[in-house]
Amino acid sequence: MNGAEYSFSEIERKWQSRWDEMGLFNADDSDRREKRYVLCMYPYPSGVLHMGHVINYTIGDVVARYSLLHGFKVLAPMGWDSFGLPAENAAIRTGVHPHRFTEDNIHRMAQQMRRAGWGYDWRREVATSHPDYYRWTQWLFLRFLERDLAFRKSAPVNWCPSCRTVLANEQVKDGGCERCGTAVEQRDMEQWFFRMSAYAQRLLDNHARLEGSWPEPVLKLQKEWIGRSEGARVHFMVAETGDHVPVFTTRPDTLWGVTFMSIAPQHPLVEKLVRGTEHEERVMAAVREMRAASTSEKDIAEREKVGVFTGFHVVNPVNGEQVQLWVANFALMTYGTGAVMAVPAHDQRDFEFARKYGLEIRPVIQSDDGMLDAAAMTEAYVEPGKMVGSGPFDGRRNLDAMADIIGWLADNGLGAAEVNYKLRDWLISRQRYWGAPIPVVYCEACGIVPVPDEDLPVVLPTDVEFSHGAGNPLETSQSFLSTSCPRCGGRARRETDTMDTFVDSSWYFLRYCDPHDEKHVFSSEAAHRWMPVDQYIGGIEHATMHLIYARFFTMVLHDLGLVDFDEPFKRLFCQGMVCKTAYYCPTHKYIPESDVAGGEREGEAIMGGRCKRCGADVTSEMTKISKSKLNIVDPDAMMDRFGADTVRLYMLSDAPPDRMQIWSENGINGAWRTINRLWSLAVEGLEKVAPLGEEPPAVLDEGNREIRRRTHQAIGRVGDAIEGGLQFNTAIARCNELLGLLRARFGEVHPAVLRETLETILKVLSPITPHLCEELWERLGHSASIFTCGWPEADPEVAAEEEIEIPVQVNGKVRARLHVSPDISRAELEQAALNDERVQRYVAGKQVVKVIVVPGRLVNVALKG
RNA sequence: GCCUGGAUAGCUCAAUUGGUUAGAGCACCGAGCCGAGACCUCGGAUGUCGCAGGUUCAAUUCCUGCUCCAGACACCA
Repeated sequence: MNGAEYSFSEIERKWQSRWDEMGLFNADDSDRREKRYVLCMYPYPSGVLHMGHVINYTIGDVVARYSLLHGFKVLAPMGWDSFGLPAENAAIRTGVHPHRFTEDNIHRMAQQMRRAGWGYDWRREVATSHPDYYRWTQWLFLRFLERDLAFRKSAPVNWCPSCRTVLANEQVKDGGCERCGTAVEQRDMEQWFFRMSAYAQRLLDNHARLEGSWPEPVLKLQKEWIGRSEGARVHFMVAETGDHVPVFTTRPDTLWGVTFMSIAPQHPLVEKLVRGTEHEERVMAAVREMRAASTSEKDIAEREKVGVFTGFHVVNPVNGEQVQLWVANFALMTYGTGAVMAVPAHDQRDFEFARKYGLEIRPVIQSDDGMLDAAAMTEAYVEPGKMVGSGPFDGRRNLDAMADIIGWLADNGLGAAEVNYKLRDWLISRQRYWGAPIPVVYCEACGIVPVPDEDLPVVLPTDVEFSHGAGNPLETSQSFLSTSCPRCGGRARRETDTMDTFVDSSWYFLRYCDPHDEKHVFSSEAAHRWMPVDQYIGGIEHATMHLIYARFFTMVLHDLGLVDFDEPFKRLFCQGMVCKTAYYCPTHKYIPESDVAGGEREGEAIMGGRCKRCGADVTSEMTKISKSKLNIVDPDAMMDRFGADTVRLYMLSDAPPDRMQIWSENGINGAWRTINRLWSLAVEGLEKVAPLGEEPPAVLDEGNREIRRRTHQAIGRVGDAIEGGLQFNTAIARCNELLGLLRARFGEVHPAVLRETLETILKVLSPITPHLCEELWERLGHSASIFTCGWPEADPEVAAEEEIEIPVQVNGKVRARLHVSPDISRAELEQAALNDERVQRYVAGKQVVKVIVVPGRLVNVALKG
């Protein structure tokens, strides 16, 4: 059977415009059916679709179409995270204004998206860089400000002296600016923050409601990020001056083992203490060096512990002892109180520090295996044990005593129970042009004054200069900078900081519900109608950024009375990375596969090849598709060659979608063949198929009964595969099996059975390969779109097996097979097995000890001897 | 270092609550088609279910230990 090749380009275009015309993906507010909100994380409009988008948005489209087939009204919107650095960098490089650069990219990417067959309600498209969007971002900022959830404070930040802007931690590479390479400095600057730390406990508590619906690793990452820890605040005091130095500790049981104290280089007390003393020069020099070091997480982790003795001492409140006060680079001003009691015997950090600087190590928790000897210890002892040298608590088990110790501290006015979180307040200030301006002005008389709601949006000015190293372009706009105070009318200066783009993306899913509202950020009715998102789909890299910010925003909006829920995303799915073999030559670094000569193909990789340019041995690795590894695959080129349906099918057919996907030439070819096999079988079937509406007859031969049986089984199994965790690969495998059976039985298939089977395959496959299935559906005589015709119903009677084979084991070895009805009783099955002559041959003359009967499965006869 | 996944055919993955002969796609081999090749169609072979113990009539599946791989976190007191 060799039909004409499937000509995807016309057919895909045809159906894309057909779906547009019929408004298949238009989400209707007045629709009374039950809703499904299917959302994919919107992209930054880079102008080029990459494979990560392809898998993400294909999964979303399949879920949306599957929901349509199940009769839901579906909201599947798309938009643009269109503020951000790349547009501004392009402006500096090429002189093209960020607005134009962004609009061009949006246009180009939207074209690519349509072409992939992803269905969206484009009437609801939003772009965060449009004034009618960022107006409401600013409006929300003002609500945060009113509630004291937005505030200014001084904070240490990464500062690039060449670009004259702050950088996010992820924009710092190896201690330098990712753009110009200049060494990044740490500076204290006044910045805007959102008070996210106030929501730490709630963010944590709500996890209980997300369990089971969110990937477990995401919840775990968030939990670690929030980092709740329980302990006590303990009041230390500087011996020489009487200054109070509270500390936070999770180990009050080790208070009697404190031998020194570490304090953060940024701690204000340091300067206060040493000023004008003999220690000032020495201490402040060391402090300046510590402060100048990079604040990037990675650098901090790898940095050696260093410190300097301040010359001062603190009094340990539990025993009145005086211990040395040290400035240490690992003490963080942003956690706890900025000061740490040091217990080298029972904390690894303190242990290393004490060994380096020759400070005392004093064990106060004894292991059950014997006494700890401070001089012989090679690492801190952190296991539980018995308290010693600990005043009133001597002899107690440390873990059991913990609560009593905290109670004792409180009773004696030495401290109190305290809970701390790692989660910080969210720094939202950026000294950048291409972001939503923070809507406040600085008045010479009134100070910080919010821009009134009716004056929003604060629009980005156009009279700005973009040049490298000039800092924030907004500061070059006189029209923007100088304004009048809304309160007193006097001279005022506008805030030139813009908001982190994560602010924009913390509420975009709400704007989709009511995208054109000019009076409100969104109407409560619209939010109530569509929210929360039923299925959210995106990369796991957003686990602790976007997904925490969006949850925080939703909670605040709930508290403001704008929405009646406080979790935005009911179910979350994180797709896997798309990977491909990359090749590495010692002289030329990463090289494209086309530059690998010789070698042998082993699986996906060419092993033992040489570099075409220099002849050196080439190594290979399987890694995420990226420009820098020269292993990219261009989705557009693939769609040119194979069409959207083939690319979609391939992306979903190989591995479960939350795992790594491997891109290979063979794989995409295989998907293309599958598409063509289905096409040619269906086209051939058109000549034979029963007329529209004809049901299979009641009486059929065994061959046709089996086809029907497998068809009706496939409906359930495909549905289960998709509902039970978006296992598209197994759904596709079920379809392949059915297709294989139909092909093998094509000669004797009854025309009505053929119609039923073909239509079923098309239906269940249509979310994955929509164009192909629509076309064949139409050719089978249907006038309505396949997506409006409902999911097929499986008839349990047709799907039921008529006869099953039961193996009979004698002492664990299969000796016979019985063909029986699936609903045979246990006793009947046992009798049938024992009566079987082949079984009797083995049983003859021996004693039957036990007969294990598993209905529907097997019979095992255990013999003695 | 810690946590979470994973280890099944040459490759990527499946396999109801433990139960028959462990299945798909790709790759491979053979045949058909063809002037030949490619495409296509049909057919075929292939498994110490990571290792070692344990529980059981029965373990790829459950339990324990170990090995290897991947990813995330990593001075938070």
